Amino acid sequence: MFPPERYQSGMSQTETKRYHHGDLRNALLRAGMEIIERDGLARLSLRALAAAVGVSHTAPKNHFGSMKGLVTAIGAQGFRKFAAEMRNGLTQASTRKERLHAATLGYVRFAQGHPELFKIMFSPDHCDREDTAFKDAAQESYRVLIEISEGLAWDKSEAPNAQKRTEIMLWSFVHGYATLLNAGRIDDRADGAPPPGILDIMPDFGYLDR
Amino acid sequence: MFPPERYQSGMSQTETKRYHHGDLRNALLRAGMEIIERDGLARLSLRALAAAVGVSHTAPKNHFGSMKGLVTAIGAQGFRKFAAEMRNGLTQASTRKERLHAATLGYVRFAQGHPELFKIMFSPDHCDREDTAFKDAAQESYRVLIEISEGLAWDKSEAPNAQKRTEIMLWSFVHGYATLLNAGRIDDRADGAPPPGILDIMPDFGYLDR
DNA sequence: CACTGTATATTTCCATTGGAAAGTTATACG
DNA sequence: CGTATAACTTTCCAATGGAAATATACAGTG
Repeated sequence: MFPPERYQSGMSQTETKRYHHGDLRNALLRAGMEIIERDGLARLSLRALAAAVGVSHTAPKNHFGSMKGLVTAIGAQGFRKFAAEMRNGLTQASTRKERLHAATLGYVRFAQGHPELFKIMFSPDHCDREDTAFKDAAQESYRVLIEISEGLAWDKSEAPNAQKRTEIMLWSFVHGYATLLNAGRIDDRADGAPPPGILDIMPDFGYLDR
Repeated sequence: MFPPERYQSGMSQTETKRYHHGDLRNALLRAGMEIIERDGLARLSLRALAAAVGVSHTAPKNHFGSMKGLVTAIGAQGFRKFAAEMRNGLTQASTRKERLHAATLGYVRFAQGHPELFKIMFSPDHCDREDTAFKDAAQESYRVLIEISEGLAWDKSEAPNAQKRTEIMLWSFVHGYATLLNAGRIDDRADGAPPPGILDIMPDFGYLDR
């Protein structure tokens, strides 16, 4: 952070400290996200966070209730970034296959670029899945998956939930790859060769022409 | 636990407490596993664990070094059970397809039956992946995956790592499914219908006749 | 403007936790 | 028998999340 410890937005450095922060909720979210992305969730404490923003360690409770509430809010932000990352590049893709590949690469790219955040987002231990904002943000991401798999012809059966099966099949595959990669379970095969990229092992989903 | 709190194996109840436990390492492993499976990792504390076994809260340090060392040892045990679960039923399978399905079902069954343990086993935050015993146990599980995917003809290319691609493809798929299922991400689709089983969405891997 | 309720933030206090350090007891081995 | 070492205990500490009571700012309302 640029101005040292107890600086607060809108407060000149000579000016005496304000009682009200003014934008504490957002400041906590930003600082919390920063700590998580840089040092990992294990290093995030309410006290360190509060200190970074210049408030007492119980101040976050007003806005987030508890540690879990804070992390849930950060996780929700994560899901919004996640959806954006997947949608990014989707516009330039013209064919269904290109769109599938773009979204898939976005999924993995986000997971690798934000490993701690990614982990938190999918961990019910850390995020409250009943939280409305969180649910909405997660749904926003899931919608991308739905849109992508709508064009796929992988499951040709007539059963009513064929579409759903396709979604879960695709999701399982991509999510598993990203998770194993982040857990260091893929790249440490003995031969030292680089691990296959996700497109190298993508199952053939087939594409509807319509 | 049957005999109350401070009982130690081989100690009659009237007898005064022994200084040396005798089999502390295994007792801690068993009690730790029990707590994790029943109450989750979050509820496991060195103090509670030590109390359950009847020793001081610093006693575990002699055998495991730290909390992470203890959890790593439990994770290793998990991987051994995991391999056994996958191999179980494998013997009765005659065809390659049956073997694939049996192992896959074993993977998911273990994950669902031991959600906390499964989570820990694949979390570098909780298990030390450099630990020798842990690595060996994990490898034991991975070997099952290798054996299974050796019979698959999914990746027909001649490239030298085609076999490896098949393994990772299969692993990603199964692991993703199990992970998402345990995270409650699959079964809570709106329509209330039961989620597809893993065999319902298994990609077609094809089988070598040899 | 004064008054008051409510949101925001602080201070103080507490139980719990993992671990470090030093001391105690048993065991193994010469 | 005696001594090194392994196995445990006791004591101490800093860090953490949170509860409770208090202080400060602010937004309406009369």
